[in-house]
Amino acid sequence: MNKTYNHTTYALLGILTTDCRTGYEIKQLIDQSLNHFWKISYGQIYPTLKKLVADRLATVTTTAQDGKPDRKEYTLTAEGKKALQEWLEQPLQQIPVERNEVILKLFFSRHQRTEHTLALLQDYKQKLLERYETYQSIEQMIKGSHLESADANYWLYTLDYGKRMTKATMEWCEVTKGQINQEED
Amino acid sequence: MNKTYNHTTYALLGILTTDCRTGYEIKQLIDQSLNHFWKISYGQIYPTLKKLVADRLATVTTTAQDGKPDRKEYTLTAEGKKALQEWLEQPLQQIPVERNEVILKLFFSRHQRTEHTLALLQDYKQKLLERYETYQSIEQMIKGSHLESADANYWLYTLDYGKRMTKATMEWCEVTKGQINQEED
DNA sequence: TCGTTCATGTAATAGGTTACATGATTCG
DNA sequence: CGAATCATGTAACCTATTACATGAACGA
Repeated sequence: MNKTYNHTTYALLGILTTDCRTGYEIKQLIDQSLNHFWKISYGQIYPTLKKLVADRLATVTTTAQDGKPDRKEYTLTAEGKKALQEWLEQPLQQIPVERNEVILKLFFSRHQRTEHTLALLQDYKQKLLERYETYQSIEQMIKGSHLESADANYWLYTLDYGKRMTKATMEWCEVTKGQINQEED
Repeated sequence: MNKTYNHTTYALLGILTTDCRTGYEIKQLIDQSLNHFWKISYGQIYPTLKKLVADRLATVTTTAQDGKPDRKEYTLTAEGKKALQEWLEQPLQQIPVERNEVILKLFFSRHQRTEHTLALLQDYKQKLLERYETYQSIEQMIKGSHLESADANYWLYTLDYGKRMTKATMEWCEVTKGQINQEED
């Protein structure tokens, strides 16, 4: 009998268990704390929040504010919490394919000058390094100031995932550059 | 003045440099050789091939076959090759966010029984292991029989990427399970 | 006979981004 | 004085999946 929803809906249900209450706050949390494995745009957030209310998974409280638009605070209902629970309990059906533009380019790089391919990999590695450093500073922030938060450990696990993926990809870039150089001889 | 296209279009341009000529063959190549970093459905392939011809990036040759539908072979034009080249030369604008459902669930797993979270990670690790073994057998096949192909080295680099990502993720699963177990005490 | 392979394609739907509109406040 | 932050939302568009339709040949 229970409807199933898309990932975006479950992401919002999950975020509403933290102290984010409005569409704006949700967007901020995602951009700051989930950006290494999730993203979402306002064009999805606001319609999805409306739908949560229509399906009784959440309730809204509208507060008038002068100057600003009404502030709409969303709160999970028991039904909403249950829907989240059920989704959390379901194992992954299948590992989704992550589309990777760099790998796609590399796949066709026989038709490319070697130096261009090397530059592609070098540039990718550089961007990954910046990302890695961002993760490390976020980690320090959480470890420093957020230890009181009940979510903190889980946040750190996901951050660790981001760091490991980034690091493994950088290593692959380096190894592959080496192999391409050898080929050239 | 040059149009830009979406990734799917460039993927098709790239594949047309191999000896895949029809929509059907393209789909097969993707499912067999690019499935660790790319996928595509017929619903995209056929309309995109049409568009390639409309934009003069490719030409079609239609061969009547009795019983079967006409076989349509696509060939890149000089313009098509140029478009592919230009895309290959462009560095990545920004690392895209890969949405990962398991990580999303873990992020909210404070609201979940510990054993369920452990089961989620265990199940994920198991699926990753199967994938890893698939990659290894593909690698053996390429190393054994496809060494004559000029593309083979590049295929192996992308496979190596898939293997490294899979392995790093399995390691992360194991480490995280250990940390969650420690927390429980 | 039934499932798979070959081989094309479309229509409906879902999922997601971007650009736009509005408008006050606060900080440099 | 201009940019950023707070705060909402919609419409147009792009991207992608799924289900469907057609139909012959071939092997188990």
